[in-house]
Amino acid sequence: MHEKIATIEDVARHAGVSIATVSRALHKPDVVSQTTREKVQAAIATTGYTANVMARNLRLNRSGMILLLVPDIGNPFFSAILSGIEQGASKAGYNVLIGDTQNDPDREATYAAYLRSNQADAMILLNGRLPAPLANSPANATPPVVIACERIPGCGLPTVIIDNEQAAFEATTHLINHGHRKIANVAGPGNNILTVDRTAGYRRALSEHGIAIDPKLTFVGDYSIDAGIAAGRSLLADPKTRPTGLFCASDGMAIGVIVAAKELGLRVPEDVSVFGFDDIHLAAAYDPPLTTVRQPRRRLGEQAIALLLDRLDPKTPNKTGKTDPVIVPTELIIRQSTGPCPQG
Amino acid sequence: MHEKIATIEDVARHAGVSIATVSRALHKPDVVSQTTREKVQAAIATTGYTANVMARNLRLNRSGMILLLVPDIGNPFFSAILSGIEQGASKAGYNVLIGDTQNDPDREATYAAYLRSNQADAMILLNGRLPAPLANSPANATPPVVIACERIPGCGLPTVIIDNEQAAFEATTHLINHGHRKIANVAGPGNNILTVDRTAGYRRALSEHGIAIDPKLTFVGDYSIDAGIAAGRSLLADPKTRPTGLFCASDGMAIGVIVAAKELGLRVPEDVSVFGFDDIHLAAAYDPPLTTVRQPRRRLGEQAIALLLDRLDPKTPNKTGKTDPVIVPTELIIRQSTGPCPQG
DNA sequence: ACCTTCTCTGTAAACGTTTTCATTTTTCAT
DNA sequence: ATGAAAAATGAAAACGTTTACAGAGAAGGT
Repeated sequence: MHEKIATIEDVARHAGVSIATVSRALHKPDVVSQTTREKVQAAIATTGYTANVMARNLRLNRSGMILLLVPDIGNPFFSAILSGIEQGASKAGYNVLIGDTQNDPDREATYAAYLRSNQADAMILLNGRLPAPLANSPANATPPVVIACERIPGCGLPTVIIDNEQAAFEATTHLINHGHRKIANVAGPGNNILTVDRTAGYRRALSEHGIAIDPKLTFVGDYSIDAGIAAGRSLLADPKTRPTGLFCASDGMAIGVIVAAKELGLRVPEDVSVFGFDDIHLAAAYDPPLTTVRQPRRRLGEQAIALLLDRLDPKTPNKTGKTDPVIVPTELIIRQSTGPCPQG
Repeated sequence: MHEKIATIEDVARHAGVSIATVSRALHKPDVVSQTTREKVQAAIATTGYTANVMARNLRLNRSGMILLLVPDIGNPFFSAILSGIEQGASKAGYNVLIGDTQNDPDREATYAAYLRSNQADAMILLNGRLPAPLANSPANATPPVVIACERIPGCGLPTVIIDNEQAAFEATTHLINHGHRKIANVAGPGNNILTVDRTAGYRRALSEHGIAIDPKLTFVGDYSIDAGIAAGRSLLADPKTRPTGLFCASDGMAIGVIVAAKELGLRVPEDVSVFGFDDIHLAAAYDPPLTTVRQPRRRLGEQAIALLLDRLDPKTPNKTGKTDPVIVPTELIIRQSTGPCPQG
């Protein structure tokens, strides 16, 4: 028994005009006369008309949706990015549809099909992998897709990232400048492009200062606190081989390392220095406050949506030309989890 | 120069049948003969056809979208809830459209209009306020909306919440049972229903143990770390009036309180006990690990979407009958930020 | 052989818009 | 007053589906 919803035809009848006129009164008001415009307004008011977006979109062959593919929407890391995207999209009259892929290629493919089936006008990828249907598409076709966070080498799509290599380089260099020589790398999963880039930066810093790379000082984690705890226990247990500084690929792992260090009776930063990555919300309130690399996550989202809207805008048809990735700057946030290398 | 996308008509032509048959082959395969079904399948394969969801939805008068109204999608608190909702919705063939209202009534109203304009089939409200168009709707009409997290008294809509009063009662009682008598309430914003309920539970615990309520021991914050720091500085500075236990309405504020306590040279829990609320991801890794009330956030989302899907399911037309709110259970997580009341 | 029933398929209407094109009305210079 | 140009409007097609209805064969019982 749903109350019947008013259509454009009802409005037309009330106003005593044709539906074409109603449509025009709404979308090109300047082309319809003052008086009829008012009649239409009145009719809309009395009928409580709201345009059926579905019909409108069918006619216009658009959806007004931007599909956001995220590996895990439950991960708070993405919420700030999401927020930046949502705001920009909403300002431009787009809605954001979230696709939680859970790293499942099937789900990625399903969502990517939304582009073809007109359920979405464009897509933003946060998950570091090209969905199968996209990867197979002809090379010259450039779908309205932008990549954020995790670059996809060689895909030629617009991308916005931070310079992971450089950030890792700077963080590691900071430790070196404070006298540390035995510096561990608490890394992310090995197949991850972030890991590749950050580890490269870590190594470059060591190399440039003539420090040999000790493979035993690398721990492969998964960004989680638990991984950090495991890393700390494994790397810090033996006083003989113990590093004095640890560069961690996430604040979560850095916190885990600190937990493990405290377990072992080590003080941070007096005995070991711990460098994080991300600058999560709680980093400043941790004990000790975390030295870390700030990722401007909201900014990342804003840039991604800006890039996409630019590609979507018919007025700027620079759809060709592989653009260089947009790099949003990171910042070293020096707090109290790092300090000078202890003597001896 | 977008490659033309195949429509159902192309498929029909390739298969040498009518479009009606193609449609039937897809949606009621049993009513079409074996041979033609295979022809259609083949035609779909060669054309690469994907149904235009927009057209389909227009015809069926549905959108397949569930609108999720969130006050701030950038707040990680919501990400786990969101994840639960997304999963349930996706399993039932719905998509989730997020509406970040930023607590702006205009934006709320705009999004709520999506229901009328067929852009969304249903809505989940996490923002504790009924959008204006809904509030004004006739009482008998029950739109497909469910409330989660923050109940809206008297709105009669299906709701899923935790029992904030009881949880606060239990937390406060825990402090009392450990000998604390001067217990502060670090509360949320005053107009918030969560604050009302939690403060009620806090007061009931004190009353039931014959402890007078000291208005000076209440601090009104906004759930943030900074508010917690301010609360700690204000409540803990004076040794004469200092409470020995603090019940905080969020883990963020609890952490802030601990930061302030450490500033003042106080030890947690030896000098002051701090009770949090939420059990955020980092609570266990904080120093000291946070005693807190665990909110099953993902569960909250799952229940909300389940409730909604039930209302949406035509097979269960129990749309009438104001149901009682679904209460998902909380759990006291006792860690090390609370302890016995210090002597003296 | 014929009627009935059943299975399968096609025709066409409908969903609610936007927009092209043609037509009507108005304006305004002559 | 007349005609031309300009402004405003309406009729109808189109967007890509689903589905009610009807029609065509095929099967089967008499």
